Amino acid sequence: MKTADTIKVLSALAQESRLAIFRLLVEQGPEGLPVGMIGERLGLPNATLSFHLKELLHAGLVTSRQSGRFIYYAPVISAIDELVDYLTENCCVGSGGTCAPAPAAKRPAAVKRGTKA
Amino acid sequence: MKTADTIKVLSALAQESRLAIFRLLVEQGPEGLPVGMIGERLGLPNATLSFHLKELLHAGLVTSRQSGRFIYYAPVISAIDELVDYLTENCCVGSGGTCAPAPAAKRPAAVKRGTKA
DNA sequence: ATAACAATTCTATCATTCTAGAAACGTAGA
DNA sequence: TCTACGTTTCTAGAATGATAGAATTGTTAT
Repeated sequence: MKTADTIKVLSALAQESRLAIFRLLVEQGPEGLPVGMIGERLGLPNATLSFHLKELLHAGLVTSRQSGRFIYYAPVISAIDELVDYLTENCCVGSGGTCAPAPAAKRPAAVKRGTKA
Repeated sequence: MKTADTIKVLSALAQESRLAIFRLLVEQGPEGLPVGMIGERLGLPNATLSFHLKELLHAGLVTSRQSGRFIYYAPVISAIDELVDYLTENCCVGSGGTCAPAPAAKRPAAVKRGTKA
């Protein structure tokens, strides 16, 4: 994952409402939730909600699909996976740093455990 | 790690200059670097640099210590560690999500591998 | 087509963040 | 103490982000 993309993802998550939206969607599982339900659960007016969903969409953290009259938003778990990879690779080791999942050699970079498969 | 703190850390890292500063510090190791050197390496005027360092400091991502005329800033790796933990616990699993380091039961929450020791 | 509902864009307003010059502060050597 | 050097605070302007009402677009059923 490139640094520029990482910043997009970090920015998207660095906001109370958006982090709450994302966590709610993760909790709901891959099905996701329609916009109205998200707004109801979090108490957000639809204009505000739409604004934040667009941000999450642009950052690649969620996907949307139409189903009847509803538009379902679902989380993209692999985006978090990649963010964690970036942080582990760029912000932990480097010159003797000690972090997360035992750096084997320099980490095979994106073997992708789970997700996406 | 509480959600509010997580947002602080995410916000701090979600900015090009600050992410660059942090990565540079990680690369330099626990000794850190004096402000002037950081500014020189990244081409940032000192007022701007100070502003960003303060942000990183408030988010708990760096520490500072005076050494003679210089003030050294060093990375707090454990902050990343905790961020990764938060993301893994709150933004991955939940209802069948698939992510990072194989969730045993619900993850012993902060056993802290490496770092801080 | 019309009505009812879901969601997004338009628009304006308010708040925060970024940038950087200039001034002030702190530290150390002469 | 004076001077030099490193860093921070002050300040203000520009840019970006957040909020939400109102209007609009899209979807389905009648």
